[in-house]
Amino acid sequence: MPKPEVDPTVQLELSVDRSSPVPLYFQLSQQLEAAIEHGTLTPGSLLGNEIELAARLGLSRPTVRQAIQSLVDKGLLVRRRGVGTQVVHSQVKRPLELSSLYDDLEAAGQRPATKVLVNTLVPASAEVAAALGVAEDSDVHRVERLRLAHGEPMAYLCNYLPPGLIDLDTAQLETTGLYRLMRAAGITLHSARQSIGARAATTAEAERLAEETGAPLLTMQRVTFDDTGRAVEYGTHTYRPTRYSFEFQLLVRT
Amino acid sequence: MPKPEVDPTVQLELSVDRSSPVPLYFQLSQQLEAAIEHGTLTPGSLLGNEIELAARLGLSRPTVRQAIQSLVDKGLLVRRRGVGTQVVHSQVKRPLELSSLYDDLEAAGQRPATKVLVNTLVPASAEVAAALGVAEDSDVHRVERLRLAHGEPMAYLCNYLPPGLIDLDTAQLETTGLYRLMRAAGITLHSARQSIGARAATTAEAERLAEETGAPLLTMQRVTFDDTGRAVEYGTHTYRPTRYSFEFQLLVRT
DNA sequence: TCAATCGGAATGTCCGGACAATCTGACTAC
DNA sequence: GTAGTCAGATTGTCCGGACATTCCGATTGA
Repeated sequence: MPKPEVDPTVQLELSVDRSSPVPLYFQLSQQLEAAIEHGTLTPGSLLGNEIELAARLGLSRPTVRQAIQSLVDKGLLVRRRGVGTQVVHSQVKRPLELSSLYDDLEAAGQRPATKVLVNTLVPASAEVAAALGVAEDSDVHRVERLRLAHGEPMAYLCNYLPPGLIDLDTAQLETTGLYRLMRAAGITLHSARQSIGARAATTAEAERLAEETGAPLLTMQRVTFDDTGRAVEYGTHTYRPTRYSFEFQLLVRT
Repeated sequence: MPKPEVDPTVQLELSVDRSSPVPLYFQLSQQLEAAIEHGTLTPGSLLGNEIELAARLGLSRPTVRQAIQSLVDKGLLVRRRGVGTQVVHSQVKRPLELSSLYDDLEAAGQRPATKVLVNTLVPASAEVAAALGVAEDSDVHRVERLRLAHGEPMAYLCNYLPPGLIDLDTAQLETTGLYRLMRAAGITLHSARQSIGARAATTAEAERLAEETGAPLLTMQRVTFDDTGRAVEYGTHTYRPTRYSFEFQLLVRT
């Protein structure tokens, strides 16, 4: 009779470099993540107990635990008391992050193109002022862009940024995404408040996206904050739903 | 001349109960979270250094750090080396969680109602079988519901569940949400893969939601997994975009 | 044969300490 | 007056250990 399916404990070759400035727990978690991604650690397989793993690597248990915990937080591992730590069964991709449309498209091999329609300073409307936390009628950047994939319009992006944060160069905006520019300017993105909805296209909207008036559009509004809690960007986007939808993985907060 | 704004270090009354079975770090993090929610800890205020906080509470520094870290993970606090830990400036609500439409509506005071249209066993289509990881044509639960708020239809929900997991009682489905039933049945929800889009309503869809044919609809598809990685639910939902939109807060993963 | 009990194994919590990295502000030198 | 330097403060990383809690399987008893 065949033995019942038992998730095997996997022996990996792991190693850490103590002379590296990269934290030890981070080195370990990256190697484990790579092994999961690569398939060396198969879903359901046990990781082996923490104490022995620590001894094998010459690390302390807290350090090993910190590495494992970071992967648990990402949803790649599950720990169970008395049982052990195992790789999650399901096809977990990535938890939802603050994604950039440009990067998403590029990763999907869609070769995105951007057409900057407007790049100017305007007085903040009440709505924009409230979102960015600046005074009404004070100057803010306004950027309107059309994002295309395979030459077809895909999304219309209208963004507002507080002044003084970043130098918005039209040429740069056409070759990369806004988030990448902000990160390059030393802004640490931290969180965002989003709202996703749908509505019928107005005539102006339809024209921009090569749709018909009244066609359904996917809409997204977002305020992005940096690590000090300042609002650094407010955007109103409309997407062609036949060309784009939001896909992401959620984790239950525990 | 007025003094420049300086974020004050706040002195809170904190205490822990060592006889409680609740972990010490959790007691502390809950008190801190409550203080933030309540406004005692104002945005931008410093928390005071960890060492002194630990001494004041009679705890060790790792325990205090664990409490603070859990709030950092939730996006409520920000730590900066050499500076300290401070409350995030922005109006952080809650990071996106695996939300239940029913609970969301109830929390918003909308008094949701549910009408169960279908509650039966059907053979799994290829699409459903793939999503749930079961054999094609094997039996799965199919539940169709209409969710109303203030007597108006708001969303049409079609869900599939693998058999044997839960007893689906129509009366219970009309008085509470599916997720709450699953949790009550001992299922630990862990993660979900979602896709949000939009499309024009077909005649049948329009009729169900009291809209016109061709009206824009917001759509959501979701596969939910429990903590072992099993798929426990697959759903296809359509929402009236004039009545509902998805709102959530994202954190950048670091 | 089946159910209750026990013990091993693994993670969960907590401690106290040590040193490194980084930021801020004050001091010093030009 | 301005720029560079230094010291203090604070979090980041890491160690080694201790005991509690929970799960699962094996032994024991009916």
